[in-house]
Amino acid sequence: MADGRAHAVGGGESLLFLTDEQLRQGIEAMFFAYRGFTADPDRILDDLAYGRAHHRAIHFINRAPGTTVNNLLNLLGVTKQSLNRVLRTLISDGLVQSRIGKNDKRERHLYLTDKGRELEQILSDAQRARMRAAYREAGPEAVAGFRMVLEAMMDGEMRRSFHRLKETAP
Amino acid sequence: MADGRAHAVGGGESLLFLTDEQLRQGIEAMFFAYRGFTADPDRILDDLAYGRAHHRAIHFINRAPGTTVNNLLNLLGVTKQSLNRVLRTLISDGLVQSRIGKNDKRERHLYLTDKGRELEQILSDAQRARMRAAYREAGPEAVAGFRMVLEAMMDGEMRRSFHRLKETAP
DNA sequence: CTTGGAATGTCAACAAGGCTGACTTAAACT
DNA sequence: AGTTTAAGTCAGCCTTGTTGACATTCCAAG
Repeated sequence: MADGRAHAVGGGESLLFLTDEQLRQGIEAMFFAYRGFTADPDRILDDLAYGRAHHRAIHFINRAPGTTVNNLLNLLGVTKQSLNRVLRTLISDGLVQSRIGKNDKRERHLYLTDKGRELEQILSDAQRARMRAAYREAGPEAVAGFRMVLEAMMDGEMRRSFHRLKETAP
Repeated sequence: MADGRAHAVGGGESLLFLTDEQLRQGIEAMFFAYRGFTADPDRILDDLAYGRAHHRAIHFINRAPGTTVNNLLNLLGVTKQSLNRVLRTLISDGLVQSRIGKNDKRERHLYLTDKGRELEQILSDAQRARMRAAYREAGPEAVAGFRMVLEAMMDGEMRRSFHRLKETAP
């Protein structure tokens, strides 16, 4: 918890004394927490013969309906071949619909079907439940700090994606 | 389950309104941040024909020298067969040494060699640098909150491992 | 003491999901 | 008309997860 060994110095601005040991604990916390973060959806996906890759695709299609394949590629940070494998199964299983672009007919716009939205709901309910529990346990100020550190940890490119997503669905 | 309504947080002056949208942003932040978190070590490992699994093994062997394979298994949360493959290459490359247990000869105790410690240093330097930068940018209070939320997100089992590690190397 | 079961570690084989490279198709741009 | 771009496909590779089968070692009950 909050013994954090991060000391404010002086009245105004503060210095952070960051020993290697403290940073290492942050690293380990990140590792263990991410395991928890993915554990619940993973269990659900296992029973459906889907994997984490399917979850991520479903998540972002739901988040940005009508997104193009290229756009999704950038969000996920994988190759199109990798994404395509996943997308193909989702489309043929009737969870995702791919529509040819109106303006630019080369593009494919991706949407969840009702069935896809149903699975998305189940997965994100599970993940949100854990998130909510963690947020409640830690309290509102901790949550603000959590978000700040996470954002500072992203690469610039991802940070921009992150904000773009926030704006599209406020 | 999740109706995404407001939840009161006990003891404080403030209420935590956790809409599904806010939770979803937390989820996405976690996803993007984890990518950043692993990006630097991944680049280094690529050049050495190692992967993230090798990094994790090296990290925890460094952290808990003399740990047994079984112990490491629990920390990493993979099967012994999976770990063994990684361990075999690390041993044959001379980064890790495996000593037969004195009391129980079934056990193998694991140690980094000088060469292993050298790589560990390079990897954790890179990862700590990003962590340090993020901590600096976010500030000490944010860091305390970050740690609290991460810990609350872990499964109980991992939380215990996390604390056990903290105690062994304070 | 012996023997059977539990713990520990190893080997083999398979699957998911990353990757690269080469190529096609269709549409858009110049 | 020729080039570029978006998307998709096929083939093949690598890492890292999984099970199953098996060897070794220890320990405790008979």
